[in-house]
Amino acid sequence: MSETSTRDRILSAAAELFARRGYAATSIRHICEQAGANVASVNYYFRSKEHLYEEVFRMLFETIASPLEEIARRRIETATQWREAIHDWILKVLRIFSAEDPPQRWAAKLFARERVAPSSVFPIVYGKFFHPLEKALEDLIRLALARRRSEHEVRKWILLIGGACDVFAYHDAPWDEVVFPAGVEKQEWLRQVAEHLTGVVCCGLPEKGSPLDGEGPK
Amino acid sequence: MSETSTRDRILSAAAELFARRGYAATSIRHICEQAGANVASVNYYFRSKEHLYEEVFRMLFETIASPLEEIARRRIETATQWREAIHDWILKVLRIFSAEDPPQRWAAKLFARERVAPSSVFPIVYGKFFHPLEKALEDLIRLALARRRSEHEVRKWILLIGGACDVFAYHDAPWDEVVFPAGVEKQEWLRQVAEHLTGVVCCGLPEKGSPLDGEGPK
DNA sequence: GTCTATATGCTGATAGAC
DNA sequence: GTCTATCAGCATATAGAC
Repeated sequence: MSETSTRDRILSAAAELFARRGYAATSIRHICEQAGANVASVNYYFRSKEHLYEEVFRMLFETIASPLEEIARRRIETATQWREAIHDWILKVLRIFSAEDPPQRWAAKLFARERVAPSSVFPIVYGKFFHPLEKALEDLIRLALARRRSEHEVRKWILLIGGACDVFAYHDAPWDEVVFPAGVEKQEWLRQVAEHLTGVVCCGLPEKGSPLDGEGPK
Repeated sequence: MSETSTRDRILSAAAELFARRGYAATSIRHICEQAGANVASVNYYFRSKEHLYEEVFRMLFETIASPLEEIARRRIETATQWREAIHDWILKVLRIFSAEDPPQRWAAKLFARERVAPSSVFPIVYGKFFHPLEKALEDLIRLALARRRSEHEVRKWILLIGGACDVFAYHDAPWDEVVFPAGVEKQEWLRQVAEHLTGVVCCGLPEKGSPLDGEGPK
């Protein structure tokens, strides 16, 4: 019935198991069992377990940062546009981190794993995912800071905003109660958190003397 | 020369290796080698690898939350006292997370690992460390919110403040550059970040109508 | 308490039949 | 491409000498 190739089924099973159990605790045998493939096929298609791991990351992180690209391309000339851009950045990142469906869910989980235990795939995670996200935020922050502010000021805001979003990458049970309170629908909660965080950031930004200062809509 | 017992040396070596490489990737043989003990001694003293893992957590997290207890006991009656308490909470948490010396460094790392891949020791990590920290922050937040605010408002502030601090738990290379900019001494940077975060929080808190409202020093 | 020797099982990887 | 059979190595854990 299924028309997916053996290679793709292995890739998919590996993504799930590496995400759920980690690299060391996941065996080739287990992956092949779940993929309905022979134990020898991993080495046939991917040469080794480590190469398979890298391929999983290449696949998952290839396009994951694309929702952020649109924000990075926007023309932002007023404080109102800036607020909207920051809000969108936050909400989109929250949605990536707390995705429930594969493959986004596996990507979020694997990102979290690489965050605490970086491995050979760090360059992929950083280059395809973390850096584009951070760069988009950095550009926004710079736009809202007074013209002669130091790089350190930029970084403080990145740590604040990025950090508050990062929490949602650790949303699996039994930590889920920390992140998602009972009695609120999940997407609605993400919207509320994004709105709250945006509001707090906009108490301090844009600053007086920033490129956006005094250019608000009349 | 060293007078430490075999048991303690195993515990210490295990803490380091579990923190650096994770549970699955760390072998009993490796632990014993580093501890200068016989391979059979782990099972003699701890019955199994998993029991050893639990003992490591019991040891490391027994007293780690104690710097926060003092804050939880303070009498806070003015907005100024509240600001100072929030600032202290943030700075103390930042220092725990970014500790360089063992055993705090191992505890921070193991906490981060349990955050993305919770295991049988979750109750220890949560009960001895995470919950006390969160409870102290929660009490502070509640003090600064208007009297009839919902639990959800409390949670949004916890996610914001706690999240921004969490980032510092992932400070190992190659992620260190994300967290610590070049050209600033580390402790000085932590102070700056704590000050910045406190300032941002105090734009919104304490709220009008909170228990602290209108009770500032004259 | 500390050691050696060993039991038992699983790991990643490969050779070679089909 | 897919399979079985098998390799060498390392894992946890234990039995029993000292």
